[in-house]
Amino acid sequence: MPAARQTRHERTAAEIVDAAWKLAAARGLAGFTLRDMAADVGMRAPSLYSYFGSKASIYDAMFIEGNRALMDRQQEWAASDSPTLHEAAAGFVEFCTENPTRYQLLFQRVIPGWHPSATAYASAVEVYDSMRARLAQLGVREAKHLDLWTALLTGLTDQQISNDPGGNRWSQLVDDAVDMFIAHTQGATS
Amino acid sequence: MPAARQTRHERTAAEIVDAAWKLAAARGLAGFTLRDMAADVGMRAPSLYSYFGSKASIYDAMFIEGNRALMDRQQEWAASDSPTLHEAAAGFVEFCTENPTRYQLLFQRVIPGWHPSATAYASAVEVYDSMRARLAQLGVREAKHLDLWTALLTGLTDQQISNDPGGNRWSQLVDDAVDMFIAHTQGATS
DNA sequence: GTCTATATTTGGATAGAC
DNA sequence: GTCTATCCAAATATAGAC
Repeated sequence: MPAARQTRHERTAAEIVDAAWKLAAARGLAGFTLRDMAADVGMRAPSLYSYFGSKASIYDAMFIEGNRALMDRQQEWAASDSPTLHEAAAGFVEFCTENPTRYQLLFQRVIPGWHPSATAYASAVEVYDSMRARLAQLGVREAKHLDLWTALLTGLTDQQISNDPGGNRWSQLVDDAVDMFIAHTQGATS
Repeated sequence: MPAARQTRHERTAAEIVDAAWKLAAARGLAGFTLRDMAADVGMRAPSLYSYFGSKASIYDAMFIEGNRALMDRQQEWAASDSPTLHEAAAGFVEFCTENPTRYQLLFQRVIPGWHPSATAYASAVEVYDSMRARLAQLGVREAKHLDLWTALLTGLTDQQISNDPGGNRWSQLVDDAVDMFIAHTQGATS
């Protein structure tokens, strides 16, 4: 099997995961079935088992893909000429709010009975470590400040998604919130 | 039927709701069944239908009870000699983190297919209006500051519940976060 | 009001032919 | 690899006796 290009099998597996994302966005992460996914890719439910061993393993694939996307996004921000805390914050909140379903999968536990497998969870740890290193470069080094930072951004994100989906009532407050954060922490971190 | 005291029927209904809370805490809001609840109160599943028309209506009862508890708590804080923003914040985060299941029921939408009924939702609106009035008394009057306030508190709560359940890694930051908030908003609100 | 028995639906997963 | 057919389990809800 050539490693360089995607095999047919891998392409089909990716199609199934795409269908899962689409259905999750429409009906919620726990609101679709194997039959639904199969129908979306023109198959019957049992055929999915040629690609995934269980429904949980499909969630795993989505979880890994979501973390991969966040890692990619972070690297885009890092490539900016002079990355700032404001950009990092706006980027994170945008990443989360542009796909609330993905946010729920990555950061909340809303699927009854499902938890990411060990290998899937490792992808989340990788992302967090990368984010921590990046924040350190931008001057946020104290553990408490990092915790306050994550609380501030996830709080804005949660409110935005829960109470104004599709709008910008809370996401528009990101710059203001970062100003507040900087004013509060600069004496201790810079 | 005497209105003053609780009837036997009402007591049994309350027992069922208590069992639901207990099971939700142990297995998640969507992780228990009518059979489980019934067993917990020494009944069989069909008997619950003498008290509630559906499982959804039991969630409704829990939702209303949770909002009732939050309203009661707010009134306790208001009775303080000189209520402060710090006390309001600490009280809210404590209320949420002392019962993560209740927080999820009241503020997130984690039960597939369930939404609070119109009458249940009204209890949530009542609580929010009360909180808004109270915050106004404490000097938080601008809409944007109120939104920032809710984001800050729910962010700390979410992080605490999701990433350090039972601990105080984020809840200990409440005072610090309120200081930050006050420093940022006092020029505009006081 | 509570029970047993059962209807009904749903959905994950498997067997085996092709 | 995909299908049809089916299993199996779970869970809400209803019927009707007591």
